[in-house]
Formats: sequence, C-alpha cells, structure tokens
Amino acid sequence: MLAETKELFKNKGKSLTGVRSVILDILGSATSPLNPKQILGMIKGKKPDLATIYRNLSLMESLGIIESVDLGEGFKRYEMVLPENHRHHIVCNKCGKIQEVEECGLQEIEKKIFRKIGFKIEKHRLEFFGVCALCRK
Amino acid sequence: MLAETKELFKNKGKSLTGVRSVILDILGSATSPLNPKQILGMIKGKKPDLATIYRNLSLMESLGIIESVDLGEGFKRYEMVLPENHRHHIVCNKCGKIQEVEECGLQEIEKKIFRKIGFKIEKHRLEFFGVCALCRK
DNA sequence: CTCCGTGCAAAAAATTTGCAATAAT
DNA sequence: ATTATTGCAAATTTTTTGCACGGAG
Repeated sequence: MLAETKELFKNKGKSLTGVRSVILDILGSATSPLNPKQILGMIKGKKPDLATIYRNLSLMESLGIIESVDLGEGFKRYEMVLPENHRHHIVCNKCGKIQEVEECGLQEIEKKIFRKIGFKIEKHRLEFFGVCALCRK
Repeated sequence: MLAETKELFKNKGKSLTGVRSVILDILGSATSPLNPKQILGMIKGKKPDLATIYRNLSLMESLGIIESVDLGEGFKRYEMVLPENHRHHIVCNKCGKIQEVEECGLQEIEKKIFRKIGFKIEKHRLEFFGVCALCRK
C-alpha cells in the first residue's frame, strides 16, 4: 500500500509526508473507524497539530484513500477505503463496540430506485445499531 | 396527532407546550428532515431561543416522536417518526434535494447478522447519495 | 524560488449547560 | 408548593481558517 498510494498524492501535486503516513498506518491497522482526536492520541512521540490531522484527513478523503463514517455521535470517524469492497458498521448501544459488515445487498434497491425515479445512486451509508452478543447475556 | 401525542408527554411528566407544538407542526408538514436552525427560522412571530429548540428536539427524540437524521453535513436533522414505517433518504449531490425512500429490505441482512454473530439489531440508518433525474440531464 | 506542509492562534459552527425568572400542575 | 419550561449568557466541542516559518522539488 505504499507505491500506489504515493502515486495518488503525486498526481495531485501532493506528497506522502510523515504525518500522512502515520495517519495511514494508524487507520490501516485500526479495527474500527477513528476520529481525529483518537488518531492524534495514537501517534507516538512528537504529535502534530490537530488542525494538521483535520487537513490531512480531508485531503485523503478527497483522494479516495480514506472514507468518513458518521455514527451520529457529533463527530466524524475515518477508515481506510478497501478496494472493491465497501463496509458498514454495527454499533452496540451498550458497550459501544463497533463491528464491521461486508455485505449489504443494497444493489437491488438502488436499481429499483433508478428505474422508479431516475435517481442515479453513487454511494450509500448504512449503519446498524443494537446490542451485541456479549451484552445481551 | 394531538391527543395521543399529548399523552406521550404526560406519561413522562412533561407537557405539550407552545414551542413543542410549533416544532411538531413544522416537522409534520416538512418534506425533508430539518435542522434546529431551519426550524427556528420557520417559526413565525416571536421566536424561542435556539437552546430551547435543541432541548425540545432531544426530549421529543427520546420520547420517540421524532427521529434524527445524519446526512454527514456536520449537523443533525430531525423528522417525524411515522407509525409502522421508517424512512430513508436519497440526497442529490448536485442540487441538494432530499427525497424519501420507504422500503429498504434490510430485514434479511439483519436476520443473517443475528444468526451469524448474535448481534440483535434494533435500528439502522441508511442514506443514499447520488444525482437526481433532473440534475443528470 | 515557488509551492507545499505544518504549527500556532484565532475564528466559526453546532451543541450543551447553569442560572434565574416564569408558567404549569 | 413543587416541578417543568424558557430565555439569556456562557461554556464546550468539533471543525475551519489565516498567517508565518521551514522544507521539498
């Protein structure tokens, strides 16, 4: 995930700086989407400014490298974009744990919507909320 | 939508005040979810404080009368809860228009998730983004 | 030498909170 | 009387912006 990613930056006259690769490292190994403050907290050693994190997250989202996730918490989280595979999340209302879902089967509905009202859907956001197996016991 | 709604408040020791019924009137006749500032702007005559709007929206959401919608805009929108019928939205990336979708067919996946990992899903949020018929031409 | 990237401080925007005055039960 | 509701001001939280300095191409 190095050379190709570096290319994405270059193509826009940007570069893969130290801060940016740290952010990507963190998001790359995260098991759930993280918000800017969390990312800052996970950076070891000398920390960059929060504003720099925000600016870089926006940039990388516009480059299509990462994606924002909104769980209705009052802030945004970010996660890596997986090639050919978008994800959704299941949030436990009790313990807050966030799990991932790989399939959603929404293509049918999207087609139906297109046939019905001519709306061409480019993306969707889907999040589930409930109680996880552990918390149910 | 008066007597039963009033009951919902009473049951919790709250009452359907002037501000609250104005908010409900506005949300009741809105064609798309509105944010607190928009609601305030649509109130005629003497306006209540924005903080009052926020407090009442939270209260009414907790009573299950209204529901929040997060379109990733950086703020929340609210809409009426329809009995036995939840809605989703399609947002046009060009003109910003918001349309509604009544069906989502997600019950199958929710069952599948339950069988697979024991996660009991209570609700979901689903929003579509794309280009509407008019903007596509 | 000219942009890009960052830190720092300030500003903006959304939301929450404390408190006192008022209204409802 | 007791509790709920509101306005007003201030505080919090999240995100954005301006500016100057240091660095890469």
